[in-house]
Amino acid sequence: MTAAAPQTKDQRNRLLTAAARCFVKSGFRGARMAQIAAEAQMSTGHIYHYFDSKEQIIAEMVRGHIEEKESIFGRLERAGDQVVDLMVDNLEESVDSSANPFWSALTLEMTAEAMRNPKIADILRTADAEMKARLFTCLGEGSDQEELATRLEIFIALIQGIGIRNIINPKLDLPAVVSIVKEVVENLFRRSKP
Amino acid sequence: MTAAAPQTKDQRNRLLTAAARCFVKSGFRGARMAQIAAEAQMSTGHIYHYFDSKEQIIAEMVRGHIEEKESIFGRLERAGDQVVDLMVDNLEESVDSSANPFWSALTLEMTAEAMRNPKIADILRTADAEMKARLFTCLGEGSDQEELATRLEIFIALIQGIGIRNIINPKLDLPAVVSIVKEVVENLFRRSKP
Amino acid sequence: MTAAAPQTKDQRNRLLTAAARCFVKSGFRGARMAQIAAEAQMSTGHIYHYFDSKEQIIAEMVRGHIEEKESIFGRLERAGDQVVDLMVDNLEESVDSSANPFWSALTLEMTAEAMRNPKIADILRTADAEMKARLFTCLGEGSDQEELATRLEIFIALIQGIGIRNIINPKLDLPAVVSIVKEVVENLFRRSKP
Amino acid sequence: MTAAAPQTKDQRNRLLTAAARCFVKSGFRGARMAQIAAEAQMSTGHIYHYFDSKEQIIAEMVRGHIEEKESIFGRLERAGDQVVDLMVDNLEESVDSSANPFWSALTLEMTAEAMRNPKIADILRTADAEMKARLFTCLGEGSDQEELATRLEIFIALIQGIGIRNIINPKLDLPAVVSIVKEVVENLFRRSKP
DNA sequence: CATGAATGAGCGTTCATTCAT
DNA sequence: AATGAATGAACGCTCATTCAT
Repeated sequence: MTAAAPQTKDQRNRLLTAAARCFVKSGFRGARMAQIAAEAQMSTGHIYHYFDSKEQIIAEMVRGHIEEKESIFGRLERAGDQVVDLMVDNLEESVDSSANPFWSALTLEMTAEAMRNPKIADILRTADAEMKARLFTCLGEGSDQEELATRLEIFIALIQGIGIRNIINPKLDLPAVVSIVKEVVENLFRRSKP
Repeated sequence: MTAAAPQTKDQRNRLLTAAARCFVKSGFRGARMAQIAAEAQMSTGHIYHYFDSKEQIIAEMVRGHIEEKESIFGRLERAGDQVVDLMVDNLEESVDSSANPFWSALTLEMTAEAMRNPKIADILRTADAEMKARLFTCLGEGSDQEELATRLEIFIALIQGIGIRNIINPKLDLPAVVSIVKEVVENLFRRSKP
Repeated sequence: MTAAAPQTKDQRNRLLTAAARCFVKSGFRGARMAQIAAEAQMSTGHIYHYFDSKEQIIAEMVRGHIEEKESIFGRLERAGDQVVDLMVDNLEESVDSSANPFWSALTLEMTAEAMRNPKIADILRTADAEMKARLFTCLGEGSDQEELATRLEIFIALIQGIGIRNIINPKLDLPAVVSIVKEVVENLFRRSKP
Repeated sequence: MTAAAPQTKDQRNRLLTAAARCFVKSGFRGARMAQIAAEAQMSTGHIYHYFDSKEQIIAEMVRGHIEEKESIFGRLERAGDQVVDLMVDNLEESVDSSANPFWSALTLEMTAEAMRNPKIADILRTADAEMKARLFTCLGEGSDQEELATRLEIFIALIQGIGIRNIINPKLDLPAVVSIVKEVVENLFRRSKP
């Protein structure tokens, strides 16, 4: 029985993955349910056994997407006072991931959707607030948390901004970008070392 | 006479402004012609006396939007060897403008649309390439233009990224952001001073 | 004053001629008021000083068109007992005129419109009945008017049918057609001559 | 099983039949998709599961209509040297069919549409050329094919012309027409009998 | 008399969603 | 669980008609 009937969770994930591909190709509004169904090799109507509406698919996909990002913050959380080193060491990966058209397109869609869809805005903001709260608990006593928060915002802005630049200018020389960004990050966070 | 017959150009601008408001509210795809017409206090059909299609409105609005940005690059162009000073001095204005939800939302829409609409992508990329070409002609002899280009990309990425962050986290402390970004920009461009 | 202000009748005729050209190009339904106005070198709105509606233009154009045809019947009427000779002699002209794409197209439009627009059907049928009535008063006493009517119907059907054939097969060899049609007409009407 | 799932082909035919009725009532341009849908007892949107566009419906209906006509030519083709006899024998049927307001209206619409829609013109002309080509291969050795072609054109023109006359003058006495047309056809084709 | 900007109902078409099977 | 035929509201766009000038 377990083998015969596909697991609800598997099907949902298959759908979510298919939807992400369609959203990148056509945007949240532009992606058609039929297109998502075809991508997931499923009939259109059957989607509604797993999701109530297109909006729910969007919401869950957004949630899933930021959970992945959360894992990056999780690693930072566990790095203790070597947070900065970890950030610098991971920069290549961070920039590459952010510049991956797939992820940057999704981030773009999500943010744009958040501007007009309060549900999506909530998901994004809640996740964002939680991530920062967690960083605050583990980050340096003795340092100005307000300022640290701002510096982190700038760091995130930079990484996401590079993803967007890469869409407009796909010739962007990523390795060159990474080496300069390392410099920036050092200057951003490594202020008080003797 | 001037009051009697509405000028074609005025009407087009009225429409473009109304469209921009609707695009920010609902996105390029989500904004309805009827909504734009209502916002411009005009009948739906009458829009088509001024524009051939919704797509043309989007394209012209995008063009107009980047022309405004071009003026910033124009100022840098005219700054001669004080480019960096000008950039730092203007940072407050740049960040505020980029963080204005209206403009950052439009930038977001434009970039997202460029991902799926080759016409919009063309407009964006052509303008982008031209702006950078102009900077290259006026910027530092004796400096590595390739690296300068990369540093500029990072600068633009940062400014745009802050705009996006401001959407997700509207509580962003912009003055604090500006003071730290000034530091980053100094470090990005003021390398060779003795 | 008479010279300064264009005569209403002239304007109407200009409009009617322009409309006919548009109707041939695009059909009654397909022709746009703006197209007719442009063809008549007049503003769209000004049409409504001369005609109440598009339908009225169609109706008057149909009326004018069949009045021209009526003149052919008029000539037959005046031909006395040489009707058949006149018909045969005029065949070349009749066929050429009927095969003129301009006129055959208009006839087509008119008949098609008559199928769904009772007003047009009335105009067509009234004119038709009148023409036949006039022929009856001048045509052969001593001949079976019922049968003559049928033969005339067949004659008209043939001439109009050739016009339509010429649309579908524009390579139609009209001179060859004329010579055979002469034969047919002789056989249709010249039965009882000794 | 057969009753449960409606066959695509059945639905298409249902739609085509409904469309034909609407086209006769309102013309190709005048018929509304909603009207066709109602006539086929189907929702508007569902039409688009079977046809890509209104134009495709028109094209397929035209094709189907001339295929039926082709069958008449097929019978003539198989009649060998008794073509003329068959034509005369079938005249009653031919005239009745041509005078059927439904078919003559469709023919009218088709021809009118061919004047402005190249696709429809192509369908009509291709079918026409093919039918004549087939007749040429089976018709009289020893006869002048050029002239025969012209006589056939005249025959077709006459039959179609009668259909149109019947629209303008529905009181047409068809039996009387048939008997005279028989005479015409005999004279048209039965020239060389000893 | 003349203009053309302005209107808005209505068109062909699309697509998220439902439901009989 | 799974299908895909079916729905119908809503979209972008058109165009006959009106009206201020």
